[in-house]
Amino acid sequence: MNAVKLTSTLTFRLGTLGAVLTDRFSARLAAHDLKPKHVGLLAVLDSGAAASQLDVARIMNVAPSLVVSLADRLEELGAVRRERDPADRRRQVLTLTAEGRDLLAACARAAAELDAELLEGLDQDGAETLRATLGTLARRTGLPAD
Amino acid sequence: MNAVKLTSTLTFRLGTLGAVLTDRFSARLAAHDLKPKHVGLLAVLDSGAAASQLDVARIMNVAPSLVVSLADRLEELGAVRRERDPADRRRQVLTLTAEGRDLLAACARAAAELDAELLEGLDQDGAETLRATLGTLARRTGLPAD
DNA sequence: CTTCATCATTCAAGTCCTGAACGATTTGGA
DNA sequence: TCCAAATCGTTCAGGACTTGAATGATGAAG
Repeated sequence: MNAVKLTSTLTFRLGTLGAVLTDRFSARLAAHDLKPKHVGLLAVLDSGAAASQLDVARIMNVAPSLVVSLADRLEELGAVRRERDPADRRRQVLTLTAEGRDLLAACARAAAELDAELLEGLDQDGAETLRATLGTLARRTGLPAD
Repeated sequence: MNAVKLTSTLTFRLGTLGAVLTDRFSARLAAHDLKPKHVGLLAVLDSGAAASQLDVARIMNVAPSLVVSLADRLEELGAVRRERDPADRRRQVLTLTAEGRDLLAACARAAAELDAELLEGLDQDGAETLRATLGTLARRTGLPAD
């Protein structure tokens, strides 16, 4: 019958693991009063893939209205600048400020520390393979991956 | 400076990928009127690791009160049986029924289908390595992994 | 047998997110 | 040129999900 064990499916494992890691990341971010999605938004801007808030919403897979509140908070922190696009005054163009770049770097460092903690004891080779494979999957899933 | 790119950290990648996959799984489960956590509970029972609701709560990393409502729903579906432990009448012992096992199997199959979709085009070897590595990480994280 | 801990349950509250409604702006025809 | 429809951002009410505190039942220790 080819019985499948739920816990060994990628769907389930990535889901549960992802939830735990997101929680940990969230805890680290508490110091900055940020949520993972705020940092995700910074990363989208840093990648240069986005311009308008709607672009960001599509890339992040969230409702446009959520981007509004995320951007509100980040603007308040001075991490992003919000300007009307002169060519189309309906669009709000978000750009990363120097502070925003620093903030993103700090958060990326925090994530890297969590990575190290997670991978402790794992062989270096396996870690690199994992990173690469996940990158491929992220791309195939339409997620920002580099 | 060793600048770290956020999107290439496992923390971020596993987090975002996990969220997407959980959404997809959730969509599949809608047919059964179940959420991923319901299925997670079934899996915990199937593993034989748990007995009381509190055990389940600890394993799943959720509040005991949440287990109550999850179990309510599953009992209503006839997927689990709920009995007071004769040796300690405070404890509610959850056990999988035959229907519960079938339901879990169906959900595991759905997850496996999503896996196939996700891995389409990926080399078989990489997929198996990925599965194994994630299993290791799950174990190191205190998550149910076989 | 009294006191304290443990387990399940209920319930109110908090967080996070979405979708509908609105105003401002742009676009594509009549 | 002018108007109808589409697009973008924003606000806001509501829904889904989860937790923590309060309660009652049961058990354990002295």
